Amino acid sequence: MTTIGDVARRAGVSRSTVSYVLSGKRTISQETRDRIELAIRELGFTPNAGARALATAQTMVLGMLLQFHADEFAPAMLQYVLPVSAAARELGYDILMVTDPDGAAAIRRIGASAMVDGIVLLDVTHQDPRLESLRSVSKPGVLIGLPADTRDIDAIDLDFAQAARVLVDDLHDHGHREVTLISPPYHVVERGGSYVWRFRDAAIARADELGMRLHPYYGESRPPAVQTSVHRFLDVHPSATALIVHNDATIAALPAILRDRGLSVPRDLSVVSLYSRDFGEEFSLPYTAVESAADTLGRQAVGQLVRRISRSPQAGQPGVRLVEPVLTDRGSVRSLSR
Amino acid sequence: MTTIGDVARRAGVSRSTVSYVLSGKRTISQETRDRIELAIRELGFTPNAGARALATAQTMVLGMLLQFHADEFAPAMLQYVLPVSAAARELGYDILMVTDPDGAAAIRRIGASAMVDGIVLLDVTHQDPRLESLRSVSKPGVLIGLPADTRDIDAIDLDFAQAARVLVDDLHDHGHREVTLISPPYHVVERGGSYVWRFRDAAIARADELGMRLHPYYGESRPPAVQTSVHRFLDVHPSATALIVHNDATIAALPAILRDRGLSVPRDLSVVSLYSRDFGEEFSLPYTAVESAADTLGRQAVGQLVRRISRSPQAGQPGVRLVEPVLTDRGSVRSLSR
DNA sequence: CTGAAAGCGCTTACAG
DNA sequence: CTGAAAGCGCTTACAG
Repeated sequence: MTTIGDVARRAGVSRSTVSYVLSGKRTISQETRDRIELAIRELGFTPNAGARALATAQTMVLGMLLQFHADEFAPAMLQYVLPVSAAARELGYDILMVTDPDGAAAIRRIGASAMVDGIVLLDVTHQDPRLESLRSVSKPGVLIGLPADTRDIDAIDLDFAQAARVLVDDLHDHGHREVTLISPPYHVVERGGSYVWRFRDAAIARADELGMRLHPYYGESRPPAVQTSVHRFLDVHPSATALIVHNDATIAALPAILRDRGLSVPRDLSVVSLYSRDFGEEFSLPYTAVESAADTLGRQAVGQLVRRISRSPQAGQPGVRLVEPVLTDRGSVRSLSR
Repeated sequence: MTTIGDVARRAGVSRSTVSYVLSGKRTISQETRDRIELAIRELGFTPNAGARALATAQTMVLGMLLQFHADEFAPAMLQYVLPVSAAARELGYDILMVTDPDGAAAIRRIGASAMVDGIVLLDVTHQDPRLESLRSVSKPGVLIGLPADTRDIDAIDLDFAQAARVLVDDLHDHGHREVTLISPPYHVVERGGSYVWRFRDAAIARADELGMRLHPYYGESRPPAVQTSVHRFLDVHPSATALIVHNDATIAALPAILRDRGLSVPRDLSVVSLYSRDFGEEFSLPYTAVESAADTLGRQAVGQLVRRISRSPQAGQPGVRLVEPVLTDRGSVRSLSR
């Protein structure tokens, strides 16, 4: 392995001068700089990351904590991974990906051993045991998702309540007065996925305000239960004119289900949904939807974390940032004449 | 941050003694050990990973290089991520996840700066530009997937040719003499996904040996093209009695497609496939299949890499290991009386 | 504009 | 059974 000393010797300068050429923190004469840069190229020198980390107390690595829930539609998680990683690289950071079943212990481990400069927590739940761990370790962190206790931490998430209102309003504007809501499976609620009830409660409240009838259900996450459940919801409420689908497995299966029933959208049934843009493209979903942008959330989370790490004044006070939902109209809502 | 010096002072010993308690490389008197362990607990000491890496020239981190192909069914990639990460942790390693678009440059970066002890390459293509980069960097590597040039490197993959033979044989044994094969989309071939033609060529050759007619096609990866293509294949060969599906998007959509056509499996059509166990479970696929075990491949890859890193004699000569496919019979093949 | 030296927090031969 | 010291490869105040 070639070190900064090898480069210095070859260029006939001191190690510190080489270091300053690398960092640009000092003005170096053009001539000296040229010699050093040549030596670096000839020797193929790259600074040792561990040594640099030790000297600067900065690793330029971010920890990313994933949790895999067997019951979850797998791509959901993946949507954040790439944006987080890409955003980190653009800011000069690498990603240490941690999938330990015990996330709280993992945070202590990578935090206390100074393997990372900051930590991104994905898929945060209402009572997330990783939070206490994050607070105990003296490393900045950022959450994607909303826990119960957000004191003194940066968290970012889609505004699911607002998303629900946007969709209910859209249906109401088009004259719909009786609709069915399909939420994620109930066990997602049980393990603390707050986005489920944030969306659901807001939808119920808004429908109530507007004098609409709304039938709320928890859906399923796998075939064939997904199919069965949708058929049941449709059978039970033949007079509902629209479906609000907040359930990836359901919305992906919906085109086939409706075809089976001979239903055409929006002629026979209106459909609005909430899903991520990537997901909609993957399954070519033709529905009016609030699109959650995992890439926006991921990028913003990393941006905030890096500001926090560098103690940038732009980081502001730690707190929750809810991203405004955006409705994309794909014509899947029929205007009802009354 | 508390250091080994703090612990030493508190326990009234030298830093080296603390270090030896940590590593267990020296016999320490019970009494001294107790004092030190108490001090470690009281101070909440965890060794600084960077300092340790510098002193030992070992980071205990493995690089994992992912490539995201926009055209690929996303979960395919994810299946390896978790097993690789889990296997690494069991062996004491963390995972640096690298998703840079330019994988070759990323390998040079993390290799030359000694951020990792070894590198796992996922989704290796026939002419993978990352290979040269891996060879140039003096770090052990392991490939998941099979490139054209496998000199002096460890690679592991499913034996796709054998998988094809197993499936063709199974159909032949049941009396099938005319079958249709649906491979992944052609652009996967174009970007060097050798598993496509390893499976396809072997299927064609075996069918030929056995005197079967086999109609080979490249399928699609997204709806609605997936649906359209399958309908076409079925229309064109009404006398084919079985389908061999080597295409995730197709097999996931197949139950709905066959229902649309009023075809029942295996009464009207026999179906065999190749997919990963996870994938089959996710979509509750009811087909006889060769199951690729991403977790086995991932774990074996990491195991081999770590043996290579530690220069274990058990690592053997660098080379290719093909994992034997396993057929799981789910009764989707009809026995044809002749 | 440049260099010599201290220091980051560990590990491990060398001594006793 | 334990300690003092060198060394890993950087960065950066301190000097000139």
